[in-house]
Amino acid sequence: MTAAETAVETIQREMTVFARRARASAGRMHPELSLVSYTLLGHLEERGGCRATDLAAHYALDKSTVSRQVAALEQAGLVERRLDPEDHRVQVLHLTEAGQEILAQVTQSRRAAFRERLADWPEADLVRFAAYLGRYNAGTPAGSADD
Amino acid sequence: MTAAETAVETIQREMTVFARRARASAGRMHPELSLVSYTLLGHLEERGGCRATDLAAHYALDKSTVSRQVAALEQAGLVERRLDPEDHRVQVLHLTEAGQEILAQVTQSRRAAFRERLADWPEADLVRFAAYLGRYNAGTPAGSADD
DNA sequence: CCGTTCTAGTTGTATAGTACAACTTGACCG
DNA sequence: CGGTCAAGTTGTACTATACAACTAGAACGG
Repeated sequence: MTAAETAVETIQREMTVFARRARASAGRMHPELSLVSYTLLGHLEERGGCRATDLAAHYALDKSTVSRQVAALEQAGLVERRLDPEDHRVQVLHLTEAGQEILAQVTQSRRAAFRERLADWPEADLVRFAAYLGRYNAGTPAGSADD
Repeated sequence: MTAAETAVETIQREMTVFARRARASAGRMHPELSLVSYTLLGHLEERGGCRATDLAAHYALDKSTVSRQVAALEQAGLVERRLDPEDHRVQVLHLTEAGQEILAQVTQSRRAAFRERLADWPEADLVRFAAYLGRYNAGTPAGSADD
């Protein structure tokens, strides 16, 4: 086996390990906001309002899944829905103030955790690792073999 | 923000993206074997037989979860349990022939998917990326901030 | 040697996240 | 208009998971 093949297998194995653990630990870290909710809130923050359908398409989730997630987030007071005056089928989703706060807080705690874990990495390695991850995910058309 | 801090944030974001997608796509790739089952089977293959408790500890899963997973795998004829003659509380788990076959087949298809996705990466990058992932996961004492 | 305590595993119950299918409401097009 | 398309919701089902209560077997200490 070539070095490249060995490397591919390692990547596969390590990504699998990582994937298996991710959600559970995210939940443990901040029980108030699941990984999905966090992601959706983050998206809303970035875009400053978007439709449920966009979220579904962007994250390769079923619209019913998004619908329920959004319902829960609204229930929790983290997002609000505004009826699009142009098209009454559409609800434009916005973060509430509480949503922004929680998002910031969770982002903060996640960032701290990552920082701690990566604390003893040389900067050059961090930069390269970040680039690799970006390249890896970019090669993934939201729904293929991304485990 | 320093370059290192930026890199840490990118790593965090990309890992999150990856984590969110992983399970679903694994399921799509080979519906016959979930990510968890695959991992457990792989472990069994590596060790050539181990106890359910070891699996639970190693993967930070509840013993009840492992118990049900194993039950399903046994039902499917992929593993078999042998009562430890030394200690009748213990069931030593072994892959069956069918289990080995399916495991090999899924490993094959997963490997192919990864290979394809990483096809245009230079070998040096693959090797470094693999090393980074290994280091990252190794820094994770099975239950901390590994998302 | 027997009772207490520990360990392995199972089972009951609950929850989250997810998908698919059926439906409702509103828009758009000819 | 009327048919078709798009956005969301709701019903239903399944998987992975955890926690708690339980059973069965082992081990240790008086």
